[in-house]
Amino acid sequence: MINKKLPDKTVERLSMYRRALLNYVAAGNHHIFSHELASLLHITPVQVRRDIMLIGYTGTLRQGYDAKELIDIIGKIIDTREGQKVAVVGIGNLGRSIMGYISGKRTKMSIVAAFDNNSDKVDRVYAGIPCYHVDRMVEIIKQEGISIAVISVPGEEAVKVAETLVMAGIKGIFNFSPRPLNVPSHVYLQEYDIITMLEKIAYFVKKI
Amino acid sequence: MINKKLPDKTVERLSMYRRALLNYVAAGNHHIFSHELASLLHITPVQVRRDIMLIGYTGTLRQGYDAKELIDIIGKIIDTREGQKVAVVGIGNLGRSIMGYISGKRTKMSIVAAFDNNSDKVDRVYAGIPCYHVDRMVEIIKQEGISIAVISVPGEEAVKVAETLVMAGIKGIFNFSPRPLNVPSHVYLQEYDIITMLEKIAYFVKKI
DNA sequence: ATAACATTGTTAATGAAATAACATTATCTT
DNA sequence: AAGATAATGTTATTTCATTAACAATGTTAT
Repeated sequence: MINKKLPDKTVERLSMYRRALLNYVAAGNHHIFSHELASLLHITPVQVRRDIMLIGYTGTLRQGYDAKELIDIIGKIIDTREGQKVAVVGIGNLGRSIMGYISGKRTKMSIVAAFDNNSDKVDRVYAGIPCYHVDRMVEIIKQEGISIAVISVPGEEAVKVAETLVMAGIKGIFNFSPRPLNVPSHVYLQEYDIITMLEKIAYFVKKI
Repeated sequence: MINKKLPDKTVERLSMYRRALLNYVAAGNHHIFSHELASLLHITPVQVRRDIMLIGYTGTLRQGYDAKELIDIIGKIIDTREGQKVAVVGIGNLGRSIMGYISGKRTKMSIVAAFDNNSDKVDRVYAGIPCYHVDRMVEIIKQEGISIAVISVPGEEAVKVAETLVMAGIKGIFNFSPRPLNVPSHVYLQEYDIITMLEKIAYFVKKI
C-alpha cells in the first residue's frame, strides 16, 4: 500500500481517528462521513479526507467511510503484527500514570517492564508490570525485545538513562524529563516537557 | 517592547532557554553564545538567534548574550507580575505528578487548588495543595482568581469538566485526557494525548 | 431522463516554522 | 593600520502543515 512515511501530524490524527472510530462502532454505527469524524475531533472535514487520502483508503460517495475498514487500515499502518513492547523507566507518579493508561487497553502495544533505581520499588509489580533495577535495563530490553522506552525519571538522570537505552538497542524514546536528549538518527525521539507547555499556556493566556 | 504575539514554537523554546540559562548561571557563568545555548537544547544556533531577535533582545558581538538579562527578558514575556494561579482537576497519578513538578519550583506559576470527585481525596492536601470536590470548582476558581486549569481526569469526565471550567471563567486549559475538547476562542487550549504520541512513536519506529 | 445535491478525492494556495544565506561589525593579529 | 576572524542580526528560501478551491460522481427528486 503506502510505504512512504506519512506526515507526523497525520500519524497523530490517525491514532485519534482510530480511537474515535472504535467508540463509534461500539455504539452500533457502521459508516461515517468525513464531517462526522471531523466533528468528533474538532477539526475540519477536509483534513480528515486529506489524511484518509494519504493512507490510500477511499470511501463511497453517499455513505462515507466504512468505520471498521478504516480501523483496520489504521491498525495496519500503526501496529506491528506481534505488537511492540514498551518499557517505562522511572516509576514515579508519571511513570505509573502511563503504565495505567496502557495496560489492559486494546492497543497492540504492551508495557512489559518497568525500571527504577529505588530498591523499594524493584521486584514489585505495578499495574501488572514487573519493576526491575535500572542496572538490568540492557539485559531485560534485549531479552524481551523491547523497542520503545518511556523516560519519566528526574532530569538529572535522564541523559544517562537515554545513553543506556540507546546502548540496549532501543528504537524509540519518549522523553518526559526536562532535559533535552541527543540520540543517534536511527532512534526516534519524542520529547514532551510539561513545564514548558504550561509556561506556553501562561504566555498565551496573558495575550488573550 | 514586543506586544505582538510570538510564534508558538518560539514561546516553547523561550521556556527551555530560560531553564537552561538558570542552570548555566547557577554554575557561575555570565555570558553565552548562540551556539552554546543551542547545544544545550540540541538545536541550531541560528534558531536561537532568530528567537532572540523576535523578542527584541540583542547580544554583543564578541561576548554573546548576557545570561541574566536574557532570563529577565524571558520572564517579562512569559510571567505576569503577580504570577498565574493554576488548578489541577483529577488527582490520579498524572495529576499528582504535575503537582509535584511545579510546587516548590521557582516558576511564577503556582498551583493553588486541586479538584477531584472522589470523597477519599477531597479535603486532603497533596504536595501542599488542598483538594476540593469538583462541585466547588466554579466557586474556588473565581474566589482564588485561577486562570489556568490542567485536566487529568478520565476521558468520560473531561468534556463536563471543561464546560465547568469555561463557565468559571478559566483562561487556559491543558487537557491530558484523550477526549478532544471544544472551547470558546477566548480560552487557550493545549491538548496532549499520551497514547496518541506513543502510537506515533510506534509508527516511526516501524519505519526506521 | 434530467437536474439538483451531497459527498468524495485531488490539486492549488496560504500560512507557519525551520533553515540557509549573507551582510554587519567589534575584536584580535600582524 | 589593515586584514582576518568570529560572532550577531536579518532577509530569503525551503519545507511542512493547513486550508481553500474545485472537479468528479453516485443518489435522490421531479
